[in-house]
Amino acid sequence: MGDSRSVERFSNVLSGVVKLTKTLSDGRQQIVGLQFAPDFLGRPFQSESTLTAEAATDVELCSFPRQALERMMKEQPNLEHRLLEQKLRELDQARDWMVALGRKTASEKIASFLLMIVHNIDPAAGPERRRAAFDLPLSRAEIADFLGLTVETVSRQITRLRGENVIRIENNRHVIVDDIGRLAARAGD
Amino acid sequence: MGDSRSVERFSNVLSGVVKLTKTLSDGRQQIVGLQFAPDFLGRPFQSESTLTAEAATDVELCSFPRQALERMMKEQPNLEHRLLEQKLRELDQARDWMVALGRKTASEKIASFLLMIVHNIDPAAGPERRRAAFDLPLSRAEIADFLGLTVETVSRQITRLRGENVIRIENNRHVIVDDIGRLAARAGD
DNA sequence: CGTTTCCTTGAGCGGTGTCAAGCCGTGTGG
DNA sequence: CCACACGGCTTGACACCGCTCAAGGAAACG
Repeated sequence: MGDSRSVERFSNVLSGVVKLTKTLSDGRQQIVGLQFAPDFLGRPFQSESTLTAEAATDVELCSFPRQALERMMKEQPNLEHRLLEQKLRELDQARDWMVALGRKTASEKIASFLLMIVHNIDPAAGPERRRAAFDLPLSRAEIADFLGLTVETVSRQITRLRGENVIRIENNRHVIVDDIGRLAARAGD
Repeated sequence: MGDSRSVERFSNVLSGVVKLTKTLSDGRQQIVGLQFAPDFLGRPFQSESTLTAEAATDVELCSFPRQALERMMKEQPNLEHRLLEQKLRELDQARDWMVALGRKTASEKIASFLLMIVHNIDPAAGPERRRAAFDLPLSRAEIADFLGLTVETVSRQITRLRGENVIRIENNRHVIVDDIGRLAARAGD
C-alpha cells in the first residue's frame, strides 16, 4: 500500500484504488473519495488544500506535471469537457456519501459501501447481476474512516451481515454476495 | 420560503440562499449543499438524479433552459471553464462537509456551520474580521438536516454556545459573533 | 517461535436520538 | 381587544446506538 504524495501532479488511475483523505488536527480522519480506474486524479487551478491522495491497493498511474495538463486543456477544449464530466460525477458521488454519513445507520453504511464497491470494482459488468465476488480494496480501519465509524463497529456490522447470510467472507478480505438485491435492501435508500 | 422546482433549468443565484437536498425513501433528509449568490445552479449533461433544489430564503434567480446553456458552452469555451471552476469549488466544499458529517461532534458541527455562514453570507468582507452579525438562512430543522443531527440536538448545542458567550442570539434567527476566533476554536479543524 | 498487524469479540459508558411537554411569537377569527 | 390555534423553538427524562477500553484470535513475517 503505497504512501501519499503531493498532488502537484496529475494522473490517470490505470488500475487499483486511490483514496482521498482529510485529517483534523487531532488525528481524526475521513476518506472523502475513492478513485477507481479509469478515473482522473488531481485538482487543477489550485493547490490541493488539505487533501491527501494515497494508494489503497497496488496502483498503476499515468502521471504528468500540472503545467502539462493546463497547457493541454487550452489546446484541447475536449479535454476540459471530459474533465468537467468526471468532476460532476465525483460531485454526485460525494453528495450520495453525505447522505450516508449524515443519515444512515451503521449497518446501512456498511451495506451501501459494499454495494458501491460492487458497482465500481468491475465497471464493465452489466448493472443487473445477481451475484458478485471481489476483494475489499480497504482495510477495516479504512472502511471506518470512509463511513465515519470505528473499526469495532465496522467489524461488528460485517459480522452481522455474515450471520444473516447476506454476504460470505474468505480471508478477511474476499467478499461474496449471492443476492445483490438482499444487500441493496439494507442500504436504506 | 419557496417550493422546489425541477432542475431542468439552469440559474444564477442573484441573491438569497438555495439548498440542495436528498431524501431517503423513509423520509430521512440530508442537505448536501447550499448555494449563495453568485453561485451557478444546475447539473449539465444529465438529469439531476435525486437532487432537489429549494429556496431557503427569498431568492432572486436568473434562469434559462438547459439546452441554452449547453449550446452557449459549445460556442464559448470560456463559459465551460468557469463552470468547471465552480464545480471544483463545490466539490471542495462537499468534501469539507463530509469530514464534518463523519468525524465531528454535534457542537463542532454547529460551530463549523456558523463559521461557514459567516464566510459565505458576505463574500466581499475581508477574511480577518473579528466580529460578525447575520440572519441564519435556515431554520433549526434545516440546520439539523444539513448537519446530520436532530432539531433537539441543534437547539441544545446552540443554547450551549450562547451560554458560553461565544454567540448571542436575537429573535431566534439573528446571530452575533463577537470573537470569530473563539467560534473557530470550537470547529475542531 | 516470537512479533507484529489486522481483525474480532465483550463489557460498559456516553453522546445523541426519541418522546413528550411547554414556551414564545404570530396570525386569525370572534 | 381577547381567545385560540399554530409553527418554530426550547427543555427535560430516558433509551439506545455506536464509541471506548480491553482482551484475545488469526495470519504474515522475521
